[in-house]
Amino acid sequence: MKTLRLTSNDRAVLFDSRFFARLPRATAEAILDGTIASTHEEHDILFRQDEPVDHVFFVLSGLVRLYRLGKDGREADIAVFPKGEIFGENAMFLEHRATANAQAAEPLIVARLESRKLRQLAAENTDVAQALIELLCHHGKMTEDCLAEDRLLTAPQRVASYILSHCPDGLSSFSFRLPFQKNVLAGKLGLAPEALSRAFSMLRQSGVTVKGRVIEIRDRQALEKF
Amino acid sequence: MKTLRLTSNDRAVLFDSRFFARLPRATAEAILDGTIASTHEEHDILFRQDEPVDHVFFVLSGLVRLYRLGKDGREADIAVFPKGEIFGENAMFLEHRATANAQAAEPLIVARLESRKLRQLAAENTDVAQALIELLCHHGKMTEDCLAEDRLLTAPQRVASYILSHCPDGLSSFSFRLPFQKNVLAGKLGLAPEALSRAFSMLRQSGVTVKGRVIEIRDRQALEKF
DNA sequence: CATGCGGATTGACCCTAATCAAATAATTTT
DNA sequence: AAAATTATTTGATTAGGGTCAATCCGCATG
Repeated sequence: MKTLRLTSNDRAVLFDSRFFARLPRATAEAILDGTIASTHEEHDILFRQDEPVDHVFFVLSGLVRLYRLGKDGREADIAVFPKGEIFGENAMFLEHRATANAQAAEPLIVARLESRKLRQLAAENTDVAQALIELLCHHGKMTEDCLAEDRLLTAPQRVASYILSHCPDGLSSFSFRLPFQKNVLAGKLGLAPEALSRAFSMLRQSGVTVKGRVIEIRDRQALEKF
Repeated sequence: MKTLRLTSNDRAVLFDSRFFARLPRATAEAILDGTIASTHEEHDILFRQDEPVDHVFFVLSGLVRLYRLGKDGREADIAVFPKGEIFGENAMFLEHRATANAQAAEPLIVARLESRKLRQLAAENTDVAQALIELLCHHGKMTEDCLAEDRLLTAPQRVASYILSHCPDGLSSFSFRLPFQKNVLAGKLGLAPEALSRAFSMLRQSGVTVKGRVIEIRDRQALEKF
């Protein structure tokens, strides 16, 4: 891990993000004051479950995987955060202890916001508090979605749902590139890689073609009723 | 459904709850101003997924089940709220749309806080915002726990974990009464009732005795390593 | 172009939990 | 207390995925 100063491009990315965009520029600046960035290799651990964390993280580039460990060492993914997303914010209000492990799923650069300062600002400034509230809501809903999908959908259905979530409304046929390795996608969907693979091949019969990272959909309808 | 005025006992319960306890009395009063209570029979629906909700709910007595519906009509429980807990708060920040269905799992009385007013108060008052933040964090962590357990633990392990969560530290043997029907517990743990039953009988060999709603543990150690 | 590596796929097998059906409790009603 | 419901348990069967092993593919490397 190397630490860096924020570049002006980094700042632009930050200010554009959902979290900062809603804040007055001065407030955003105040939060970022003292913030540094750090780079990590794939597989590096940013923090571990139950250990103290002193930052809230913003993904400047790369990908982070949040997961919990089972007694037997198995890993359960809680969430995956691409560029532009914030994570680790809940530790701020839980004695600064992480609720999960965070690992770079690709070469990674994150901005590290000082969590004590941010917490303090949230306690003084309703704009900041508001932004945090919406962030927490958003994350909460994501986990809820995840839990519901796990409990309601089979593997092919979860994959279909994931694909559809990338399909702009109205199009019946389109294609896109997976934003990360199938490996990671499998984890995010709560599947073993093999199961993801099989799910894809199951979906072939509904007009889904997979070539490397590129997914092509011929028939949206078919996918929806899967 | 009948609507009632809050009794003074209701107010006491409210003020004692985690959410209100941290607020200055005047602030709490302000939130409660205009709040009414409503009673519901078992199985009544309080609100449905994706429909508008204008309240945040506080359970005064009884039990609420939050769940999502699958396309096939199957239900996936997201959470269960006993007396003293708040739910429905995330809709406030998601266009006032519920993310799940809420159903009375027993005869129920809830206090209905006006969500627009509460949201407004949160926007003006950092104490209120703070209380909401902690509530959201807490709920977020619960769903996260749930997701992780689903993905990491087998049915008997989830049941063991549930039992242990009711066992005061240090005791090696104790007993308690399930706070709701096995039915509901099964849903909460993401299991079919049959699976819960089988899990219990599996745990018998680790010193767990089940008599009606009463669970007795003979050997905490054994449970922990299950 | 051959080589090697890691990710992805496929096959075989197994285990967990869902489902369906039936038998037993437990509760509530009468 | 008998009858009628409503929970819960148990048994049998099955579907869905996990795991392990082998193979394949894509891509970087020499």
